[in-house]
Amino acid sequence: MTADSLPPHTLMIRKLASIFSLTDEEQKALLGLPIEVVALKAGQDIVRIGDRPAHCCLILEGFTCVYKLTSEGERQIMALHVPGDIPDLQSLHLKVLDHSIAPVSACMVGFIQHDDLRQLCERYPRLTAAFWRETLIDASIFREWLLNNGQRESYTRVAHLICEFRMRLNAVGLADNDTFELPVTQSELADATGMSLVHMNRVLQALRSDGLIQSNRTQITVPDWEKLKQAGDFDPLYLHLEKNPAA
Amino acid sequence: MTADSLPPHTLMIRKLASIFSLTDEEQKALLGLPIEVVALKAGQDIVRIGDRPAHCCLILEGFTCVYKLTSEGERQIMALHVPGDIPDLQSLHLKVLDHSIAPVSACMVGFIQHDDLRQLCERYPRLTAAFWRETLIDASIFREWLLNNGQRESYTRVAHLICEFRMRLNAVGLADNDTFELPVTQSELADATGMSLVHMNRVLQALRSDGLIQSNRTQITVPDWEKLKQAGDFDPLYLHLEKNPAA
DNA sequence: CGAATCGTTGATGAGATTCAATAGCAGTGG
DNA sequence: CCACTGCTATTGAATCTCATCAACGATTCG
Repeated sequence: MTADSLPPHTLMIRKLASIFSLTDEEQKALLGLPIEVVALKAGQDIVRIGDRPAHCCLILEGFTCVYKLTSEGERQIMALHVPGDIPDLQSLHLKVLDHSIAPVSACMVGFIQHDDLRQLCERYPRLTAAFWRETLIDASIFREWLLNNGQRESYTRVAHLICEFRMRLNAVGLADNDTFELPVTQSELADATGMSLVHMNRVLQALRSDGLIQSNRTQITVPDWEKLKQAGDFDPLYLHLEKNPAA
Repeated sequence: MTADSLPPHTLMIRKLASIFSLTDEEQKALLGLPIEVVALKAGQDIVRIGDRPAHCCLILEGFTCVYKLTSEGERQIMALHVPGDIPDLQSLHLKVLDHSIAPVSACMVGFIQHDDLRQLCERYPRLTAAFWRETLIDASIFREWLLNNGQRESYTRVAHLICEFRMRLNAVGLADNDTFELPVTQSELADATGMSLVHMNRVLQALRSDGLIQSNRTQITVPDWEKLKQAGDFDPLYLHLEKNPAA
């Protein structure tokens, strides 16, 4: 997907620019950000709750999840991030991390030093606004997940989640023809929706047999977008994907 | 609680200053913000999903809730805000509101124009950071609610929520001797935790009979804080209440 | 003193969890 | 190339938490 010849900043810039008009100078400044690229396997934490990181982490390839554990060891996945996202951008202003982040598939991430980001924000106040806005959209997605997990029945809930992925991957150009990679296990989907693994499996089967999705291992096809949207009670307003003219 | 002689900005400033050192000049600048004070009854929305407000709303007295409805009409309360909070600070950078806000008790709110806030932020970049940080803490609370509602059983879940209120009200000086006002109906608590009203009622009874809380109508007493904390699997890390030296 | 809202209680059933076992599909190393 | 290992997906059965329905006190307020 991400051509190797492109700089690692590409998707981040594309995403910022898609909702927030950036000047050439601002784009150039972003491209100047030093990024340390690292490859990671699923299972090893990128950062951990309680850490005080000095850098942020930009997803280049693969998916990551934000999660926490209860004292009983139950895992809740609060967010799944896709290429172009910065899952811990908040650590710029919250010293102690209140959650962990781990890859859900093998992935490439780029580390950006807080100091570099801060200097950038000082020089380009509109980039401050753009980054702030990114964290606000994250928060909006948390709210929608609260609604989804708290009030919608499991069938609708899972449909909604798939709708969200489809929209978000589309926004960064990672979904073609209503088909997209979703390298997330059923166990992870279950922990994201507050359902048991067994139940998630059965709901996915129901969605398949109703013709709302087709899926092999890591790929999902949505034959009828309107139908899935309706089944998932999905309104993309909360993703705030429309262009926002300068603040 | 809030003495009438104090300017409406008092709690907001106290809250910002408690986690973020403010210079005298910055405090003075905050005090200069024009605020339009309005009294509201429970039940009437302050702002509504889809709105494009030109101002933010500062809670002066009483509680408000952030909520959304599913297409079935089920309400999820995503957040409860207490005096000193600005529940829609995000509208500064997200034009279209993705949720509604309503008082849960009679309350006083102060409206602050976006333009005034923006000018303030331009002049005092550290205030930008402070406000940004406020929105990040909101997001952190959303994450904890996702964990709480998704993974903890109802008894623990409710205990956790009460712990959170106790800490947050303490932080703005609205809890004395482990007793505090909680003008929130059981129906609202149920919608905040994704439980049914009937079940919420029974869990509260269980908490009372276990001696973890005492409550008459709108007031809650926590006789043994450590015990409640343990029952609620509560770790205040996510509230980010410790002081953050300048960014 | 109605009217409305909130809190409480009992009975019943559905949705979801848990336990347990099996099947499928990598990747690894001999 | 194949046995071995580990992870993911699938299935069935038993159980339980929690929601729903319906009714009845209790409290507040105009």
